[in-house]
Amino acid sequence: MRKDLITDAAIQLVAEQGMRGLTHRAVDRQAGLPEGSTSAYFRTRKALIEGFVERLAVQEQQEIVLDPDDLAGGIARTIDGWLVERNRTLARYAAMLEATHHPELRTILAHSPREQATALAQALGHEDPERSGAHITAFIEGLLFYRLVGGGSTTGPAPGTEENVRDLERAVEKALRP
Amino acid sequence: MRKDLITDAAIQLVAEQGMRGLTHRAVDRQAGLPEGSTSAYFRTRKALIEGFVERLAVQEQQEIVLDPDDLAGGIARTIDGWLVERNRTLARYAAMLEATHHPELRTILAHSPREQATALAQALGHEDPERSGAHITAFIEGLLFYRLVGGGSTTGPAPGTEENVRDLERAVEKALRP
DNA sequence: CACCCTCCTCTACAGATGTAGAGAAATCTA
DNA sequence: TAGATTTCTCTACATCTGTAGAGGAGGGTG
Repeated sequence: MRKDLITDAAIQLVAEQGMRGLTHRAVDRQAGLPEGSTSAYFRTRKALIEGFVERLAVQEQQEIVLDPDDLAGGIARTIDGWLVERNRTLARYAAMLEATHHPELRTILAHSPREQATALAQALGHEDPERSGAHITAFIEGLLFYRLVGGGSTTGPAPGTEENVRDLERAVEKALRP
Repeated sequence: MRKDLITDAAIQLVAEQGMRGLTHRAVDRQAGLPEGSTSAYFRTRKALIEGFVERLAVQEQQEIVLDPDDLAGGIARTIDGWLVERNRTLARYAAMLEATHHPELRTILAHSPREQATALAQALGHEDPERSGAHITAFIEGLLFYRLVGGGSTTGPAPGTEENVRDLERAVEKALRP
């Protein structure tokens, strides 16, 4: 579908050049489509942004299946996967920042691993599951961000390697402890 | 100094509208200066970006004085401070994302709480201080980001309140545990 | 005073950008 | 097959953006 081609190109662009690189014509070029195509599908820039963020949301629908016997491992592998899909994750962070002054995006991004995290904290016997769930979520976000664009992006083990997964797993284990 | 006036306006703009809002003329307007001023001080956009990022770095120079008797409390108060200075922190995140495809910024942002975190982990008796330091840093980053733009920005206690500091402190304590 | 130098304001311009609509091409329907 | 409808391509245009330079204001120095 042409629309997906366009939104995928938009994601790529945003990851590589930031929100500023996202223009109708740049998307046309990136997607290898004739000039005007993007503009026909997304008349306004706002629509274009919402379009690519929606696509992001769709693409990340599937994930985070947790094996109760290997919680930390599963989470670590998920984080590692996000690091491997670097561009998608970068685009998502750009979108989150954008959502700050573009509230419509917040709904689309909602993402909401909150209940999942709360349930997890409860299962692990934390006293205040709601709060602990939030802390766990924050920690996982932080691990991801730190490795993606923070200090850890130049120092840590390479994404996609077993070593990285093990390192992440150790960190996640600590975060999951009651 | 006029230059600081300009870079401060730039920070404000980036926080409110994202990197895309950062144009020479918009900075002129924001700063209440005649058109052309920003362009005179920062001829290229790249220079303008580096300028405001440098200003960010200067403004955050003072930070993180740790009282050994109240480590978690000190860190929690620091994080809370960053949340209160919302715009500055938002601009810093925008800059970090920008640094992904603009490596010169990385040097300016370097920020490097790495050694500090490693030393901290060592003092707390972690087995692998380097790794633990990285994890602690990641956790703190995550807590901040989560509260600033993530799910926690709509749910958590309000920044600048004692309740928030206490909540953060509890999270930090957990992160500091060996 | 005349001179110079720095700081600032204004104007210019080529190119990019958002947005719109006219019409061609492809696809569907009967 | 003929007509209707959707999908796409092209072109247009007002506005914004990056960048440059000409020249004025003002202040200090001799």
